[in-house]
Parts: sequence; C-alpha cells; structure tokens
Amino acid sequence: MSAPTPRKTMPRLDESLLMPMPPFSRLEKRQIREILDLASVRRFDEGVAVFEEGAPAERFYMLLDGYIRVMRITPTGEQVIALHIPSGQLFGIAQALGRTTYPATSVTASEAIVLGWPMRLWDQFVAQYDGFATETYKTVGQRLGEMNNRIVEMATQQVEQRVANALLRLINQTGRKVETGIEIDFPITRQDLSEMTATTLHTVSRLLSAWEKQGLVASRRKRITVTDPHRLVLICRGEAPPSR
Amino acid sequence: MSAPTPRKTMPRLDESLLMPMPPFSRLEKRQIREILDLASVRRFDEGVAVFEEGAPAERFYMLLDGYIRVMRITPTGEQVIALHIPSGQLFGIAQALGRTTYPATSVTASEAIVLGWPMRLWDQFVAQYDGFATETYKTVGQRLGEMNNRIVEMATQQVEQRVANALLRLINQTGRKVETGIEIDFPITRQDLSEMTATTLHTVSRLLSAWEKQGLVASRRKRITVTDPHRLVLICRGEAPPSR
DNA sequence: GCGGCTTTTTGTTCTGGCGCAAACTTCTCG
DNA sequence: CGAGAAGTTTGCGCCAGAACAAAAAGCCGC
Repeated sequence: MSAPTPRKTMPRLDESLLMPMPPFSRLEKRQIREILDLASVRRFDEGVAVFEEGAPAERFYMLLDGYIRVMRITPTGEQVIALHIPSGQLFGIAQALGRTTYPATSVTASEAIVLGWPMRLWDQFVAQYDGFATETYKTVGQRLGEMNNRIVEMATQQVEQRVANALLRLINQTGRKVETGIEIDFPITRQDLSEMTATTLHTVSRLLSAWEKQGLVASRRKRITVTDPHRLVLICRGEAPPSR
Repeated sequence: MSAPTPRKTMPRLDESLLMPMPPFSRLEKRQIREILDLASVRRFDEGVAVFEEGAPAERFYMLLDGYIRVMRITPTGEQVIALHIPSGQLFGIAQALGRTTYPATSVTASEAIVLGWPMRLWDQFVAQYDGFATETYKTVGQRLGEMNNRIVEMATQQVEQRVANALLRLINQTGRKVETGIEIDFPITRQDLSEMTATTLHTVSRLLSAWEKQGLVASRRKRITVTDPHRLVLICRGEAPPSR
C-alpha cells in the first residue's frame, strides 16, 4: 500500500499562500519567500502515508490543502485514529517535542498538497521567525486538549455518545456547508468512524442508520452530512433516548 | 474540600535542590539562585488541589517532592485520572501551550512540596535560561506520548490488560523498591486505579484479588506492591490466560 | 477499646455492544 | 456493461464487565 507519490516540485508558490497560516502570520513577505524557497512541495493521493510511526523524523510539514489522518497501529494490527488535521496546520513536528522519531503515522484522508522542510531547519525557524514557536505550541496545546477530551469521553461515555461526539468534532473542524446541512469534507467510512471511537463498523452502521431514519444525518457511501447538529448535541450529552 | 493550605515560605532553599531537575540542569548556580528567589514554596497535604480545571492559569509549578495526580471531572461528576507526575517535573505550564486557563485539575497524591512562579515569568524563563524551553517541551512530548498510548490502550485492550498496563506504568514512573518487589510510592485506592483505566472499583478489586492469589501482586489498604512484574507484562500483552 | 468512617471483597443479575455470518448496494475498471 | 471489489446493512447469540447489593476488614479519633 501507499505507493510512493513522485516528487513534483511545482513551479513557484505564491507568498500569499502561507500568509494566512498561523505559524507564519506575523512574518513579512520577504521572510515567507525565504521559507518557501527552502520547502519542497508534494501532492499526495488519498490514502497515502506521508510518514510512518517510528520512522526517523527527518522532515516537518505544512498541510496546504486536503486533510491528514493521524493514526496508530497496534502490534495486533488494529488501527486507531488519533485525530484529523485540516489544511493550514503544521504536522510531523516531532522535533518541537524533543522526539527523534514520529510518534504516529500520517495518512492523507483526501488528496493533499504538502510543504515539507528538513528537520534541521526547525530550530532555525523557531529562532528566526517571530511567533513561529508560539503559534506552533498553541496548535500542540489544542491537539493535546483534544486528546484529553477523547480520553475522558472514552472513559465515561457510551458508544452512541462517542460516535455523536466524533461526528460533531468532524463537522466543526472539517465541515463544509451544503444545502441540506454540514458535510464532512473528505471521504470517510463507517470503519474510519469506528476506529475513531473505539467500536466496530457494525455498531457505527447501526447508529447512522437509526439517525438517518430520524433525520439527523444523511449519508452516501463514504460521505456523511449532518442535517440536525442540534439534536446530535443532545445525543452526545446523553439527553436523548438511545437510538436503538 | 481541598482546604487552603497556609502559605509557608520556607527559610531558604538550596540551589542544589534544583540542579538535577532537567529544566534547570544546564544553568549555573547563580541563575538557579535567581529563579529560587522568585519562587514561593508550599507544602500540601495529601488529596489537596493545587489548581482546578478551568481556573485562570496564574502560576506554574515545579514539584519538588511527592506526587501530583492530574484529573478531569465530567459534568456528571465522574472523575478521570489523566496521569501522575513524579517529583522533578514542571506542571501547570498552560502558558507553554498557549492556554490561559488550566486544562485539568492537579491534586496531590501524597504530601507534596511545590515551587510556584507567577505565569508572567514564563516567557522570561524561556528567553533567559538555556535549555529551559527544550527540556520542558521534551516533558510535554512525553506526556503527549503517554496520553496517546492510553487512547490506543483504551480503544483496543480489555479491562484486565488496561489495569495491568496502568500498574506497570505506575511502578515504572513512581515505583520504590522494597524487599518483596516494587511498591507504588504513594497511597492509591482501587477507585483511583479504576479511574485511570475506565472501569469500576469492583472490577479492579476482583483483578487484584486474582493476581494476589497468583502471587503477582501484594496489597494492603491503599498500598500496592508488584511482586512479579514480568508476568504482569505477559498479561498486558494478552499472552496470559484471563484471571477470572 | 469502641463507634463510625473509608476501603475492600464478594455474590448475583443484567445488558450494551461485539463477534460472527450473510446479503445487499455502490463504485470502478477493463 | 458486466465482474469484481469495496463499502454497508442487518440479524442473532453471547459474554465481558457494569450495576446493584451487602457484608467484611482496616483505620482513626476519642
């Protein structure tokens, strides 16, 4: 799996691309030019690994477009999805946390455009560019908080509430408005959802079917639209009767 | 609960106390003196909150002696223990992750001695003291990794394996060698263990009883000694027959 | 050494959701 | 357009572990 995507250095990226991204937002055009000139650009197909858990952390990345799925695989082959990263965020920033290997695998959840820099530039970026470190650690803090929430959820909530929570988080972070509601912006299977919520694809399928009957969600193959987020919130708080 | 412990500024701490702690290990005696002179020292009884989740993050801390339990409480009152911090580590370092409130509650798991500084000194420490930031983020990275592991564990392992894992982690990080094995260095109840592993105190009690019969652990009220870590490792890998 | 509190143990019942199995639907690609 | 692959739905039985219940053991202060 994960066929190596051919390196493809695109013509010349415009500075305006990086301007709105938090780690670079305080920089001047000139500085962003420098940074861009040091970067390599690659396009990845959906479902391809950018880097694998345990590999030496040789590069760090900025997701320009698409979505990244951060996952871990157990010795017995089970997969657990830790989180999804939307475009505009850095990832693979092991160095920032004193690590020399990647702690998890990053797979593209959709087609994606990725900037990459050699890890040795990290300290340089931190030292040279104002706000780079602060903004980066803010992101780390958010991810840490999210993981914390997941632990609490998994420890205290029922499957139904966890799945509702996962859906809400997905539409908040990666939702796209459509006529009928909010759609998750990348292809996602029942299996994926089950790997995010520590359950089975069967249970997720049953829940989604039930919700669809009640008009909370609509789904096609690999696509999920939340049509009534409000009632989903009630479910994830346990304030609605179980859907099965 | 958590009666306010009277502020007690101790006579004058010696620089050698802070020398071996990673965040300060690269500093000179003179610098450590400066840092110590800015700190307030407090002793906390067991089971007292140093700060509460959601409170404005006004200070950051270094645990000089004892153990800290980091926990979160759900709206319905259930408690989840996120991790234990041994002495020599910083905690309450919200600022480092761009937060303005504490993300969790810190309670002393034993009597504890704590140094504290106003949060406004954080940026100053980072800028002024070599290695302070690096070492701190290394700790953050470790905690993040640990939380990650817990998510994977909770998602893929059975209760028995999770409890075995929790015990092993405890004796690794906070174990003290005794004649019969390795004892967890602070008082810990079945209830606590269940809050670390997302189960009930009843199930933990049954497991510990079974293990005690098999000679893996020995326990008195609030004290647990692991007498055969090796076999516990087998259990947490699922390579041993279930103990019930 | 006695009363009350906290912690632990043990028994019994009950159920959420997993495991297994099989059919069905939707996409893809030659 | 037809075959195969990938993804989804649904039914059924079972069991790990929670919920409920109660008693026993250990600890503390007076």
